Amino acid sequence: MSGSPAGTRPTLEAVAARAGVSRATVSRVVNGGSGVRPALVERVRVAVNELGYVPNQAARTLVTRRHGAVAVIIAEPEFRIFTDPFFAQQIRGISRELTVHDSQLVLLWAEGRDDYERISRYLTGGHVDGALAFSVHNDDALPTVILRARIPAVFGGRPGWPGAGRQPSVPYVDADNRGGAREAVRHLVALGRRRIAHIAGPADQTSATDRFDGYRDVLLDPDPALLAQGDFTEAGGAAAMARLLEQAPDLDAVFAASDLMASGALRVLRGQGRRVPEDVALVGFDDMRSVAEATDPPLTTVRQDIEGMGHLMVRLLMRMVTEDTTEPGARTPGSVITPTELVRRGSA
Amino acid sequence: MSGSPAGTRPTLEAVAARAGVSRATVSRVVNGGSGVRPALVERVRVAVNELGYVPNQAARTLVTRRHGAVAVIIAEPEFRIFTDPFFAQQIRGISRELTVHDSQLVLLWAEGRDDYERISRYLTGGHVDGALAFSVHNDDALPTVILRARIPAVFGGRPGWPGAGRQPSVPYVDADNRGGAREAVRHLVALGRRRIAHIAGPADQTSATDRFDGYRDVLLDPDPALLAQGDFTEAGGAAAMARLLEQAPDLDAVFAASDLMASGALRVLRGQGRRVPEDVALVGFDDMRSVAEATDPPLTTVRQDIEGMGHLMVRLLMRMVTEDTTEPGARTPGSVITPTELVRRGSA
DNA sequence: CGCCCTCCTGGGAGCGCTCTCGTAAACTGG
DNA sequence: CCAGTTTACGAGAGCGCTCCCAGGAGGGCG
Repeated sequence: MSGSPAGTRPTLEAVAARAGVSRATVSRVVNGGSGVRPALVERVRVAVNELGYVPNQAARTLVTRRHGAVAVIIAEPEFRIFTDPFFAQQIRGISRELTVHDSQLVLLWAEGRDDYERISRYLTGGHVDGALAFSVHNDDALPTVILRARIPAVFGGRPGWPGAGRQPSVPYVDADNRGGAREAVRHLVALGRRRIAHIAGPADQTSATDRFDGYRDVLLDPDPALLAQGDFTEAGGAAAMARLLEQAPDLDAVFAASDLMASGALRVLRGQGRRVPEDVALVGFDDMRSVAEATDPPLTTVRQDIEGMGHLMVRLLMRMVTEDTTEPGARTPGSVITPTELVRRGSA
Repeated sequence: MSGSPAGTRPTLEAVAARAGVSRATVSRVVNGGSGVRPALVERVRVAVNELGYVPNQAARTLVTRRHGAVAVIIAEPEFRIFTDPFFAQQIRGISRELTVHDSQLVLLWAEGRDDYERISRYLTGGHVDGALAFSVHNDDALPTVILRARIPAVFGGRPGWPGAGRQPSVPYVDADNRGGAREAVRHLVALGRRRIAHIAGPADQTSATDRFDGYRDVLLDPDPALLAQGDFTEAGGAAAMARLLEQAPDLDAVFAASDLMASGALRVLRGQGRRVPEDVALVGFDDMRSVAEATDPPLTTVRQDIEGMGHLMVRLLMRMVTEDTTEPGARTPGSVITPTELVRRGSA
């Protein structure tokens, strides 16, 4: 860690001189050391350590055209998403998997349309090997922006597209929202419930509509009085529940599209003297621990492997990067739907 | 945006050829255009647009030794911090200010000692111009790791140091925890309260100890029965409050070192039939909106400009970067303490 | 009208690395 | 023991950019 004059970092050249070999050999050793005599490898290693040599990433990138970095784009008109445990967990999964691939996470935070311009430039400028993005609302321009940058990209959650039709095929990783919802509703049916209501999420988010679709897969043609819409928040869930109780006082079960909404619903149900699960069985979605386990009774809900989804996003992206899917004629890898799992607790 | 052969990005050379000038001139135009005849500037601009030229950051970095990127290091044994609105806000402030400085945010997430090794290598490897870090616990090795990397760095929150003594001077940005606490307690005194208890945060976090110090600044030699320690969580605050009520049933005010703890305390107070603020006045710290405004009564608390602190961290760092404080003899800029403000709501 | 000074512009070196290619050395087998 | 392989290593080009320096054009002044 010493030996280098203060201020200047040692270069390959310096290491080569010290080890009495050529630059090329040092480079080979530093990058895996295959095809170099063990004795030489050792000599180079020693020199590297003595000088405290660390490769200059910029020089490397210049010739390899690989950056060892991936952009994670947070489009976030609502600041909320960042404090959402769901999102944090996904980022953590991404971060962990990137470490495995020796890549860094460059966080791009978009707060408005102007930022999209900036981000587009950044992506095009060749700073990163690829991009990971989260699509929130259907009318969000982000997917388009990223696609235009012609850089490998993977989405978290199935992106919706502004305008109908022309849905470009972009790889994404999503939980099996629809299947999970089906399982949740089937569970309620198996419990003997007949009047199963649904508190849906915002209609412009695919996760919400997919869950709604799963509900309808099982219940086919549900009574409109059994439907209410929330906004994925606790308060929204409470309001929706209140509406439902008016529209359909005879309901005996509720499937809420998120745990947060379920907890709001639970609050209202108890407020109106309905026992859970005796009078009304309740199922949430997400298995957001801090919520689902904290309620009384704890929430039966649909678990998704959030961190695993983060891992998958990175693996998918890395495959695209190494296969260079920006080449004309290259086909992008398919998307991945991760399984969900019904977690039975006390509420249903 | 067209005109370049698919796959290859146009280089400076290509733009120069197109505009009929030299590489050097194009470079000058791209970097501000001073010292170039307006007519030429225009010609180059046109060529840049026609070719869709974007500078190659790696090549640039190689010669300028500037990366246009800053590492943000999250040391986080407890995952919690990421979901903490406090932290999210600070990151947002950082992100915004970095945009102003045309720099990117590289997120480094450390989950354990092994990661420190990785991070140390990364920082030393010359990938970023500087580092922003958050010190959480006093026994955290992160400050040491960063300091050893000899890279400009600014801390969020006054870092504590493992072991006593030898406190290296490292610039940080922190709220005036002590002053804010003083103000909070003085407010309670002004209200005529005489038995003012304190729920402190963890003793190994400077933000907690500083607030405690502020409390003692005003109350000088407080009755030990008026002191309890929490862990900055709601549950911890509740537990501490319960203890306080046993130790000192005659207390007439509580200053909690965080809003979350205050809300826990509030719950216990009401549970035991104490009216807030009539019987017991309560003041929190942080002005974490989602908590302080949601309680009943809303919390009187000490506000800190969290996002502003993020901005300041970046500005401080950028100054260090441009002045190259790693040069021997350079003095690091001083730290900044941002003011706090008492926000009066219903609880005191 | 010539000289000097200023202002622009281009040539060229060089940042630190990878990678191709050529050659020397080591090995194989008949 | 030598021709033919295989393997190990070094020389050198070049990635795309910035920046120093030299030189040319033009303007001001004696």
